[in-house]
Amino acid sequence: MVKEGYKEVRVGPKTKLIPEEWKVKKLKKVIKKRKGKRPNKLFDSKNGENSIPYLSVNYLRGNDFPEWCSKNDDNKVEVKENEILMIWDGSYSGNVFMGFNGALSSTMARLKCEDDINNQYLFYQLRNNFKIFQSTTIGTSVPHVAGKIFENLNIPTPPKREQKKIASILSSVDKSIEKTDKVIEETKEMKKGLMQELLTKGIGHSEFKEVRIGAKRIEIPKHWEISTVNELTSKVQYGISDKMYLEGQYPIFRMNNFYRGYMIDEPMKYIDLDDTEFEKYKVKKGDILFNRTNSVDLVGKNGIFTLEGDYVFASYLIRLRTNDKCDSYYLNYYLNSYNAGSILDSIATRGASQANINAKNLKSVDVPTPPIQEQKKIASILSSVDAKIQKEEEYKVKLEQLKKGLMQKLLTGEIRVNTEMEV
DNA sequence: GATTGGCACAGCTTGGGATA
DNA sequence: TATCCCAAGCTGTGCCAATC
Repeated sequence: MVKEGYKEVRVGPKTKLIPEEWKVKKLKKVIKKRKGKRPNKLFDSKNGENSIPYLSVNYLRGNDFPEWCSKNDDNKVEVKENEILMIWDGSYSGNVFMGFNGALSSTMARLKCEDDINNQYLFYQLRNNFKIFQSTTIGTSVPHVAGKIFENLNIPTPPKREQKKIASILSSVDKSIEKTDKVIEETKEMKKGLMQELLTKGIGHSEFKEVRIGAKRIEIPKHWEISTVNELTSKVQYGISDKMYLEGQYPIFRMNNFYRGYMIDEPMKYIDLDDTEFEKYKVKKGDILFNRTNSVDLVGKNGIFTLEGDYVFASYLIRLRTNDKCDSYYLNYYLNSYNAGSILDSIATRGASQANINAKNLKSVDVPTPPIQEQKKIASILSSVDAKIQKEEEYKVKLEQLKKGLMQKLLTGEIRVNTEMEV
């Protein structure tokens, strides 16, 4: 029994209910698709007004700075801010983006809308159907969006005024998400500056002395000391060198459990241990775990353990447990700071495409050391900034959930919008 | 025998380019 | 112009020789 005023239509592998007066159009009837092409020449930096960014997958995903190409490059396929682009090949195939000006890479496609469909409405429809494209990709080594399935996808199409209103509502949630993102980024920047200030100048000092930390000379408060990691720790220990499994007795921390200076329990692997071994490698609250082997960029990452429950750690991590001279949060913040980062970078031994920092070298790293009470104050200030970042990140997750729910309901007409109101 | 330290290697991702 | 194979680079993991 179909709900009154609604009809059943097939969208990808599923049947959906949409309002009777909505039309259904095949994607190929409402867009013109053009695959990207690698420009003839790419540049590392912008060359005045004559350059446009090269939109690689990594750049779109926010993992990389853009390369640039000339506006006059014959090979480029250009996309404008109000056009939709879709990752066509590779692991992220099916993902869509809007709001970029630039030249497309060969693994992407530009989607231009015909007049009777609102491009932002179509963007949200494609985003809502991302899983269809992802689950229908073809190709043996590299997945691709399946062209036929893409072209023949049915798009529920309300009157244009309603499309515009739906796009406007979803876009306003997107703007709130962007605003929250900006607050998070600004708070992270503020934390960087605060760390630099507090970890070298301390709180309320007027007299300073010059000291050597690594290759640099810096000023620290007159009564602070310089200690090595060895002098501030009671335990520096390698983890377990055994195979891990998807299921098992104890969760084991690996190099992908670091997040913003903390250990997180996602994703986990597991290991079975007898009681003696477990006690030996059990992570305690306040323990700092340090990534000793990886690429040059990732070696030296560290995080403090603050979770409840029983965890152990892998052989490519080193555990640091502070003694009574040192607050573990303070040491963790210091090891995550810019100054410590450059020291760790200088002591890392470079192998074939990998770098290592062994426990002996880690123990020799110098740490500016205030009295323990001041260490705790500094750590407390930085923790409060971390708490603000976490609060904003949680708010962002809520907004994303709200958007997901609205997309489901608005894009199928389950909730109708009032088109009499201004959009 | 236990611990440390380095790296080989598997698996994954990206982008270039050959081919249809 | 689209598809998809392949090489290169990167990341994560487990192994094993060296050292204690």
